[in-house]
Amino acid sequence: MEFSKQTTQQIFPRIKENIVGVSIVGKIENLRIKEEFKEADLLVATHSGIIPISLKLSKSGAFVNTKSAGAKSFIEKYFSYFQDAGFYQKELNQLIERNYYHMGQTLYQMIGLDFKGEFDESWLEEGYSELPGQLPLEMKKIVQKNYQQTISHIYAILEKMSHEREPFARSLLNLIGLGHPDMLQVICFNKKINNGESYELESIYIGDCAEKMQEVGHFEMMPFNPQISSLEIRFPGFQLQIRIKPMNKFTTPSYKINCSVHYGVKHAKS
DNA sequence: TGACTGCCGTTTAGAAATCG
DNA sequence: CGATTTCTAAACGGCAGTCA
Repeated sequence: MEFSKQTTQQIFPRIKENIVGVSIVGKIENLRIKEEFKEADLLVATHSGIIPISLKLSKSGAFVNTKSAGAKSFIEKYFSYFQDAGFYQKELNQLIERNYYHMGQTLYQMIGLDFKGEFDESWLEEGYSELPGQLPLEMKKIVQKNYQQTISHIYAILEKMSHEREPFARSLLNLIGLGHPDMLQVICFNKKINNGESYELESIYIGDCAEKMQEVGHFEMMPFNPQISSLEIRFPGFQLQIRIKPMNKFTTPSYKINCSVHYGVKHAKS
C-alpha cells in the first residue's frame, strides 16, 4: 500500500541510529514491555535503545484520539506529579457516585419506579435500553446532564492544578499521546477523493516530546462550556479536547475520558 | 465482574451555498 | 435579500477487547 511506504520514508530520517529490529506491540505477550511503552504500536530497536512509535490514521482536519482513560483513575494516573492527585481523585469518584445515584433516581422516577442504587431488571423489563443512544430524548438529556456535571468538576480540578504550570504541562504530554520520553507520534492524515470512493494521503505529522515540550508549556485552559461534555486546552499549534462519556452502557457509574488533539488553527471563538 | 483502553462510527447544529 | 437546501465538523455513541 502506498500509504505505508510514504509513512515509512517519513519516519526513517527521524531515527538517527541504525535500525536493528522492529516489533509490533500488539503481538508482544510480555505485559511489562507493553506497560512501559504505553500507547506505542511499533518498537524500533537501535544500538542505543528502543524507540516506541505510535501510529495514527485520521481524517485531515479531524480530532485525533490520543487517549481513552478511565475516569476513576484519570487524575491519579495522568497527574501523578501532583501531591493532591489522590485526594482530587477520591473527591471526583465520590461525586461520580453521587451524580450517578441522582441520575438513577431521576430516571426511575420518570417511569414510576424506585431506584435502589443500580439499574436492575425492572429497567430492562420496562423496555428501556442501557445504551444512551437508544434513550428517548427526555431521558437522554438527564444522562447528558450527568456527564456535564462530572466534566464540570474535572474542569475545576484541572483549573486548580494548572496554576502549577510546569507539572501540569508535563502531565498534558501524556494526554496528547506522548507517554514515553522517546516516543515518536506519527499521524497520517487522509482525505476522501472522487466522492468518497477512495482515500489519499494528505500529510504526515511527526511529533516527539522534545519539540512538544515547548508548545505544551504555553497551554491555555479554555473557558468551560456547560452545554457540552468536554473541555478544551489550547496550545500554540494545536488543541486538546478532554471528553467524558460512558464506557459503553450508561447504567454503571464508570465513565471514560477521551483525549483528542486537533492540529492546525481552529478559529478562536472569542 | 467492573474498570479500563484503543479505535472507529453516527447524529446534528449551524455554517455555507444555492435558490426564487 | 430571506428562505431553503447542502454540507461539514463538533458533539455524541459504541464495539471489541484486556486486565485484575
